[in-house]
Amino acid sequence: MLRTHTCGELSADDLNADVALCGWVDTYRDHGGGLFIDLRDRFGLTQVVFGPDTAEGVMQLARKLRAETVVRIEGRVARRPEGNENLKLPTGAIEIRASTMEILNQSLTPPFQLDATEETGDLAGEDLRLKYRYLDLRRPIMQQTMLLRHRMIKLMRDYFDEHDFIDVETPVLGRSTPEGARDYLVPSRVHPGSFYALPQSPQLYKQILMVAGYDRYVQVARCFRDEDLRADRQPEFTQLDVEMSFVTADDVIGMIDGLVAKLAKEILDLDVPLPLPRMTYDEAMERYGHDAPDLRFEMEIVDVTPWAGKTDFRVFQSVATSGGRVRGINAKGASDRYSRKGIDELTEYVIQDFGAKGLAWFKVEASGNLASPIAKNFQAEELAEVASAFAAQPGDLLLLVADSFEVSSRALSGLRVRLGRELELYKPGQMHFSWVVEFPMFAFDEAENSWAAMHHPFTAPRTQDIEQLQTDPGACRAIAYDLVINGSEAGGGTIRIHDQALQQQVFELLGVDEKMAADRFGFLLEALQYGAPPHGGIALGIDRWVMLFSGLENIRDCIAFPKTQRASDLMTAAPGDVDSRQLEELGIKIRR
RNA sequence: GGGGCCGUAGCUCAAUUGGUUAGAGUACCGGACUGUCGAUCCGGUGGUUGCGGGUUCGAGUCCCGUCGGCCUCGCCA
Repeated sequence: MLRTHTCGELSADDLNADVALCGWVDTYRDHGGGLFIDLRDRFGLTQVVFGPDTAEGVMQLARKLRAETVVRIEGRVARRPEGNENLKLPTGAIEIRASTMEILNQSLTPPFQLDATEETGDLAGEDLRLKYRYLDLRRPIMQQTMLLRHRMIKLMRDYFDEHDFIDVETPVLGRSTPEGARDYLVPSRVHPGSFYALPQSPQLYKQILMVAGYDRYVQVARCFRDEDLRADRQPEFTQLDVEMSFVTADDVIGMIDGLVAKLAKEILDLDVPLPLPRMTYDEAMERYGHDAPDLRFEMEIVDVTPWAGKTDFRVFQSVATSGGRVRGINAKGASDRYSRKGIDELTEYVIQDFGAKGLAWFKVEASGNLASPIAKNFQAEELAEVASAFAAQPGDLLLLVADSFEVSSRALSGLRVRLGRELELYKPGQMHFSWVVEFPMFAFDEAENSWAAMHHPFTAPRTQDIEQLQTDPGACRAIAYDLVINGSEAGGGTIRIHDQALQQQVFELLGVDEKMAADRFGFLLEALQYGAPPHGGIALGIDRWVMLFSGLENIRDCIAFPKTQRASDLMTAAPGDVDSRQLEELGIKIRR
């Protein structure tokens, strides 16, 4: 080793030790006669002093130091003079009196300053940081996040190891499947015109492993989906993939409950009571308008459709009597927080983003009266009735959407999340874990005029719903469960179909005919006939877990080398052109 | 595919209603300084206002297009 210690470990216990440190020059402070540098490595900062005792040659070299120069320093650990300790640094009681110094490597002047932070408002733009990701990753906050990620994955692996899971790797080059997200395709050279697909998840392989008798499988698996990106969505992401044999949904959920509690304790020092709360999908949609509700705060949706149907207010009445819903939320005490202009913004929001036709609102005055431009359309007793439905108190702001169940759900859920944030209805660092269960098996795809699997086509229906597969697919509920953290889907899984006939039946319903099923999933259907055990599992979004556990607001900050919103890597400039010879070998012609 | 925000010095930002020579902090370069820790002080370099076009006597500012980044709806089993 070129060093005896890291830059984070020396303290007053090491006084007078002769040490060698290596690292990057974080900052330098040249006082003429004396010169200080903060030497940085992954482990911390240590102050190095060059003074009157320093040899002239070393002093001259030290004056050349600039940010990010890589040096090796030998010296003696000394206590800092009384009153000059730096309480902000773990190493702040001591400093290194440098005797020799070697410049291991120079650095160009960095294109942005690494000591900038989000807090001081001078942090370089994200595009620049992504282009020079190796510099960005030197910043302490980034290193802390990568370390946290490492610790979380280590805890996950240890946890599943302790519970008899075995880690099995599955292929990245696989077969394109018809359902689900767009695939990333990889052309085959040996089979011109044929393509591999990168896995959207190792779903089929892990089921096959259950058939193979591996009983409990776990993998930290890279997954790929060629869909548009979001703040919490990357085209390439990492799942903690799990599958278990001879289990019920409760067994899988219980296993993950234990993992949640362990990580919350170890990472956040939080005691999470188990079992985690559960609610059904239908309940989540009714009460929160979303299948992954943020339960850090209340603000439940109130349905006043029957009331609306009785009123003479045309907008409400027509929706209520034609199968739609009139629902709303009560933003408690928020009446003063939203001016007419503020409410206009909320209105614009639900119209633009969720296709609502408008937003009705009432401000609850001190007298208890409801003030609103539409108030004149209602009888006094009607207003009193709706106020009571929302348990309205003076100062509250009621926001109502009249629309289909779907639109009102989306709009009110969006409003709820936005208000929760704007009104600070939860504290930074507050965490809420819960399950949403019993998802519908199928969603009707209007565009395709057919049923589509809500989760994936291998999901088992609840036993009591099997008969309805034929009669009323929309009413079938799946043995499915999503883990929700702070309003984010942090994982999802199902009990799988282990019966070939039932699987065949589901494929038929999804419009996957026998020939296509045999072609794409033949191996699975065949495997199910060779003694497949009942099995089920779950996949957790590791990037999102890291994001949520570290309180970060975007997933790119949790990934060492992420892609931009247009799925580019600004550092490597991927995706890029390829040699025409490569294309020829693959039998590919580019159409421009 | 749709909606929105943004792009000015290496970096972070400012620039009145469209008005004269586009500024500040920081970084960088030079100098001073023995206890700093966002060191301080003095001086200096640094600009095709993303790119292309248009309107105008005049465009960083207005319009159109385009490229890039971010947020979002759709999409994401």
